[in-house]
Amino acid sequence: MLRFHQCEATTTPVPRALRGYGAGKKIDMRKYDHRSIERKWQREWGKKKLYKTPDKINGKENFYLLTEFSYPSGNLHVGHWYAFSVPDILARALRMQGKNVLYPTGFDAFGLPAENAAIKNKLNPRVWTEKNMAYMEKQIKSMGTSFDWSRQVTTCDPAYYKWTQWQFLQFFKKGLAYQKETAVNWCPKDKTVLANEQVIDGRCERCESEVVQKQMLQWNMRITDYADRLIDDLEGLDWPEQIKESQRNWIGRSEGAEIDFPLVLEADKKKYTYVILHGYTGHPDAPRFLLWKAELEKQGHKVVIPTLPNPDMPSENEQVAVALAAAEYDEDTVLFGHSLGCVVAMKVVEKLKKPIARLVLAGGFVDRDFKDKRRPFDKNFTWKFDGAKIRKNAKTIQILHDPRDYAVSEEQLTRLESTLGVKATRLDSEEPHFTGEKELTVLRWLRPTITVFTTRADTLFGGTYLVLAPEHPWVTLALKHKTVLKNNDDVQRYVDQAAKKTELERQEEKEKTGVELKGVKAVNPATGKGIPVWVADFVIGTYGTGAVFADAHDERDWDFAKKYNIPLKETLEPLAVITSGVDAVRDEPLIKRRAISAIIKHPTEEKYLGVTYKPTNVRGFVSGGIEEGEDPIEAALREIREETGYTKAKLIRSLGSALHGQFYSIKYKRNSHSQYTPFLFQLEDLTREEISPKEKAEHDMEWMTPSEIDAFINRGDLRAAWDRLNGRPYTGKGILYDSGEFNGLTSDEAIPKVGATFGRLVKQYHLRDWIVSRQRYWGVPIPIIHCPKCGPQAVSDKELPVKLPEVKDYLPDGRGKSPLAKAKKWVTVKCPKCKGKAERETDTLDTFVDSSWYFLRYADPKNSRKFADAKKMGNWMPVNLYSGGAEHTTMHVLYSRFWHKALFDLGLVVDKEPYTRRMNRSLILGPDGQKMSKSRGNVVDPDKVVERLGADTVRMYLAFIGPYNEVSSYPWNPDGVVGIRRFLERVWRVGQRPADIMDVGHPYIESLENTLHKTIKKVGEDIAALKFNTAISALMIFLNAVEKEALRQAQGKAIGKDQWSIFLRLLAPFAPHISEELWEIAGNKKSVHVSKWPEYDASKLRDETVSIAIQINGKTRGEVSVAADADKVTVEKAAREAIASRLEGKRITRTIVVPNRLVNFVVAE
RNA sequence: GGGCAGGUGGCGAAAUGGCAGACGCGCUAGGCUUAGGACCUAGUCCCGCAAGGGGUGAGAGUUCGAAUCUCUCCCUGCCCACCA
Repeated sequence: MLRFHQCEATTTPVPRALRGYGAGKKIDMRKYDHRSIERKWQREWGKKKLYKTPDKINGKENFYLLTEFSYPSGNLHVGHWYAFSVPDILARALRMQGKNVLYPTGFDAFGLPAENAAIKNKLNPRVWTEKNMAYMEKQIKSMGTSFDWSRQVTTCDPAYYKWTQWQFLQFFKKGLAYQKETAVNWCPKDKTVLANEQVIDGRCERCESEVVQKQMLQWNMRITDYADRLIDDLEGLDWPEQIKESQRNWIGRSEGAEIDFPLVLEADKKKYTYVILHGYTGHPDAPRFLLWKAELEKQGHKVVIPTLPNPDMPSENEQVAVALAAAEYDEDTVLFGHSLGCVVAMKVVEKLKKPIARLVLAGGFVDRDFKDKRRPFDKNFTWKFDGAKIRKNAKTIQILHDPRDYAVSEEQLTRLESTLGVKATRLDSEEPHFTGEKELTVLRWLRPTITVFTTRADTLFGGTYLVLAPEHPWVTLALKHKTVLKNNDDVQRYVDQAAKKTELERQEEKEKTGVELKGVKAVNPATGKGIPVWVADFVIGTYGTGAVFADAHDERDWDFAKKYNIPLKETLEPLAVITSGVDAVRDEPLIKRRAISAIIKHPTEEKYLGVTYKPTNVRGFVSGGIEEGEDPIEAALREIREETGYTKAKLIRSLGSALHGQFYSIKYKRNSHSQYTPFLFQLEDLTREEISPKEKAEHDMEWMTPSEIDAFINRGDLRAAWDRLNGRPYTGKGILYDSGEFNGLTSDEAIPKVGATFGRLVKQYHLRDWIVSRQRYWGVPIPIIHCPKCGPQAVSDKELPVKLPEVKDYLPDGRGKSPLAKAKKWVTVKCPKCKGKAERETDTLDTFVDSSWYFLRYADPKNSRKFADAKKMGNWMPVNLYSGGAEHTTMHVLYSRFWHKALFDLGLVVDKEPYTRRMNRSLILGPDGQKMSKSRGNVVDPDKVVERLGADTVRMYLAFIGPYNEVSSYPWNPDGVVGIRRFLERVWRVGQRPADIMDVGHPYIESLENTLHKTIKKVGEDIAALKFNTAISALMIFLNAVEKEALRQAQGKAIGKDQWSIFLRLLAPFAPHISEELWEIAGNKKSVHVSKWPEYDASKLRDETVSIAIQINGKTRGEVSVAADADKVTVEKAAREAIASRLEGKRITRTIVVPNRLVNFVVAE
């Protein structure tokens, strides 16, 4: 409180609230003693279990109102009040309106802060968490919310996380959860994994050493498989468009094309013999082999695919013999193995006398303890490979691995890698194990081919160079070879440099850098021309394919090319389609017209002539049509003369290819497609002749500096001419030229066509798979057992939950594993499959997993046989309204939607989407308008305010502060909250005089009816629309009217008994305690909260007279009172009389009468 | 650089094509009162004594009429960011 004084004193005087209701002063409790009232009713409601929500009530509709549950940080802040007490208004109102409302809460109780506190204070995080939960539960209850606490859900409760684990295992069994090498933040000093929030400016928050990225095997959820559905299913949801848009952007689907650019190596132009070895049950005629064969032969290579003997029990030794006999095997041979063919291929290479050019292995493995147990193996085969010999006999070795491969596990791959001493290239193929019939991924690696991703395939013909990310696998491969690149050392240096840079440095660098790969050319598949290949770190390895083609219609590519003198080729003529304004394109055929556009330079100054075409407000340069028989230059000179009068214009140069504009021509009254030829002229002198009056009326012109021109031009086609003059690229859409058969198409037409012709149309997502592994103690243990033989195995259902083990301390183990690894006894288990020695997974799950399904548990919180009974979920799901913080729009909401869809696919839930309606809540700022934070000293402690002013006041103030369904941020105003307190005190005062409350029949009680029924209507509608602020203002207006009447009648008897009863019921959702007390004082036995919501009487809404605004030419010039719903003639007459003096001598050309609102006289001057 | 949201009194805001600033805070004056920071009454967008005129970030447009719809620009906040 003291801190308030300090920060407020500088700007405003001491707030009145601090004087009136602030620290140190007593509130007159005789008036309205919120403390005893609130204590009394909270106890009473608890005793009567008023808010226990049955699964179903006959004749009542269920409504599920969900708010995000809280993290037990230890203390409630104003944000919690805002999140829970304001939606409580809706919950209470809906109940009174006859709905069975589920309004639950719980705790998202796992997470990092508990673990940090545990390390600091050397106590079990559970102890810390449970203490916090107990305290916060008490605090939440002090809000007077109608939460059904019997349904409370706590994520760190084993009875809850048993089902988190169970669901995870269902996804694991379906292949939705998988392990993958992923980079994590690693502190080399503390030897621990850091959360993003523990990394501050690239350094560890504890020891400040520089954080590095470390590859670790982590559990991932395949959320990207759901990307399309997560976008497409947004369609049917009743969510604000803005939230949907955020989710779409987060997923970031871009539709584009993958295009292959074959590489031509100067060092390597010869033709090869490819020997392809198929796998078990494979055959040379399998579609993929035929496809690969055809493609390779097309490129001039020889292809041999021997039929390997493939009986039920394949004899690897026989297969090796057949393979060896099938070809020459010399330095021109590329040997390719697929699946079991890899094993054969390795044996073949082992036995060779001469080295071959390349060995490529796809889906390979090295021992018979192979994941696919159905596979029989020849007992006589030696599962030993001489890695050194193989390396010697193959100049290059490539291992291609598909991370989704269900047959070849990561463990198998690791062994293969170590046997051959070669790191695998991980390719996301279209089907696991490279078995897809359309699988071209592999072929790309058989021949060096760079695949690029582009959303602008329309510029492919202008693709004059290729840029690869420094981490692009082909670059790595080429560097390893040393002989491929002529400037190998330069490239190596650049790549090393880029790898050292942190993300931050790469971001900060403005100037783009790169190195050309000498000795390599790529072939542009559209033009067939060889183009240079560069490596540059502005291309990101993890997005798209890590490679792009560059052209003249991209700013970045343009800048890069200018810097390094790489040739560019423009292939788009700019096109501007006018879609708004008077000259917007209309829905009728476009008439083509040839025209010119002339930029005119001043004879002596560095100025250009800006021209405004007044009828459409188009600002640009002199422009006009080319007439029959005219050539463009003649036309330009004529237009200059006609529009500007200048006669001494000299052509400096033409400004390149045509520009296009599509718009509606006001002059010719038709849709026009103008094709402008742009020119630059300079005046020799300012000699001018007379301009026709018509031209003069239509055009304004002015000499302007280049920067003024920049700001002046307001149309794309004319701006393109200006940009060309200034040597800037055109990056918009256009019309193709020099693009073969696609010439004349617009960009939008060409993008899919060019993409499909030279590549494949694909979708790319910005969204990455969801990494759920955490190297932390305080989380859900991942219920997996790692067996060295069988790989990762699910813990059996009856072993669930896998409870968190007790450990001595909660510090990381120093090897990158979570503290769970310290519980040695707990870690060591038997493999559920082979019963051999195995180890438990020691990572825990991301807490976003816990919160991905908690709302399902509320429907059936105590179930020990299922995560929730289907029928009980059916009572409530999908959630009718989910209110939460805007910061969860993307992460939590998206993750839980994904989780729900995954459950749906398993038949475990019946809805495709969990939340029918989602709304984001605003932020409550400190009194200084800044985010509340301890360091700023502007934290408002709700407990203190509640103690002083009462829960009802705080709830109602928060509801009053602004609309709830719009995202904004509101400062907590210590003065403002007093207004609500005063309102409740006035309510209290009126309610203290039950004897004065009169019965209907008295004239001024009657006169109040109209206001009352308007209030019923407005409060009901505003609550439904979540506009609690205006609902409260309606209640205030009503109370003001009551008091005004009381004063006027000078008796204090201003409200009827029934009216008071209605008012209390309207107030009840907002201020549940005081209305309950007054309700009791008024003689009611049952709780106001189970009473029926009042209905308004439409006949009482009518006003007898209405005040009508009188306008002249749309400006308010008076008002007149007329009978409600009076006819137009009467109203007009009354209005005319009322402002007769002002209308005198004026001619009324038109009169608009809007019933019950206004009369507008349109007057001629 | 991109996406989204927004810009109305001294402050939170209301009005979503029809009387701009409802309601609340603050402020001013008066009353009540021993006194008051409680309470009550009146006032409170700007210029002007008034009559009147102007006013919703700036400019333009559509309309009888625009805070509200359209366009251009400026500014603020949030999220993402060398995303091809």
